[in-house]
Amino acid sequence: MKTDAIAPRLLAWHAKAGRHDLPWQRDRSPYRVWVSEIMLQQTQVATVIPYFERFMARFADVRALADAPADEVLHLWTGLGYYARARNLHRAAQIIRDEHDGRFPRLLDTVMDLPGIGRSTAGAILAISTGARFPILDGNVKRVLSRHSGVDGPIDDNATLAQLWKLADAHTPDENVATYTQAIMDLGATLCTRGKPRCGECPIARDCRARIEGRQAELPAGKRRRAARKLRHAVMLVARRESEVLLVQRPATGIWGGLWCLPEFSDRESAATFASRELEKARLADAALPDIEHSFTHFDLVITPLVARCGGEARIRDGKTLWYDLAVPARVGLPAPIKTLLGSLLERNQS
DNA sequence: TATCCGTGGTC
DNA sequence: TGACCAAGGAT
Repeated sequence: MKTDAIAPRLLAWHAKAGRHDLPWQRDRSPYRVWVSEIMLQQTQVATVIPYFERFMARFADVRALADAPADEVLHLWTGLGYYARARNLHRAAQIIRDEHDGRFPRLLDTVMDLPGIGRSTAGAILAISTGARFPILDGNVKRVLSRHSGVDGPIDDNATLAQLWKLADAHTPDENVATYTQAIMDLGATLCTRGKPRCGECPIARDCRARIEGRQAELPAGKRRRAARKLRHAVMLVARRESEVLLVQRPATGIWGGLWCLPEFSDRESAATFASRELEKARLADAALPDIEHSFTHFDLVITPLVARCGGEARIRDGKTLWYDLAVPARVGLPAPIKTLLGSLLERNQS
């Protein structure tokens, strides 16, 4: 091993300053590591922890997940975002059950064939759970390596990524791969952060090109971003009996895919047309609800509940419908703002 | 290949 | 307070 290798220093640093108590580090079975890696995609550790605990309490192994209804998987994902991850996780569990005899595969290409798992996630799962020598290249590793080697191409550029994968592979040691993988991610998450990196505590600062040249703030080079759009949708809160509201399942693709949402219309006028055709138009005098504003990266959503009472069934064309009982809520996937709205309705009902 | 997909935290 | 970001992958 070269004398300037970073792995020994990362391993020593990790032993005293790394994170060792995360829930998915207790039992590093491929299944648990897999679920954690999916949840952690584009999502911070502190956000993931309670979701991971609830998920494991309900789905202890691959078979329990594979046998569960998709609605229940999405229910446990409610509020975590990027819901395609949950749908892919569920499908992959069924593939493992049906085609791999319920055992998580050990070959990189086989793992990468599972939906929702790319090269980096596949490498992380196998490296952390089995110790096999596979490099990873997540956001933390990209930042650490681009700074350490002074890689200054745009971070989303193919040539830059190829360069970083080569570095990631070269730095991965032959032994202690699981700990090394955890160590380089911890370094990126806790010391080599995007803003104000703590180079004084960094074990590889002495040969870090970015630090030597004072370019920590420039690396890694940012990605191009597009302008945000502003969209508005009108939704309708349809209620019947004491505490039931109408939900419609969204298409499997697109935003909030497969989740249950309030009936949505392109504008307030078409929502009113729907109300007059299908429903009694009696607006609830005491049901004035605040508009819910929800911001995404690419657009702002303003939910303006137009409240209507319904005596019997209400049908939404081309959609599955569900009467959601606030008192005994169904275990289905809900978008975060809808979950918040239904929660406030439940409180109002109880008071 | 550029765009899409969520949410909560941070400054 | 609005812009930006965080353990990527699919299309």
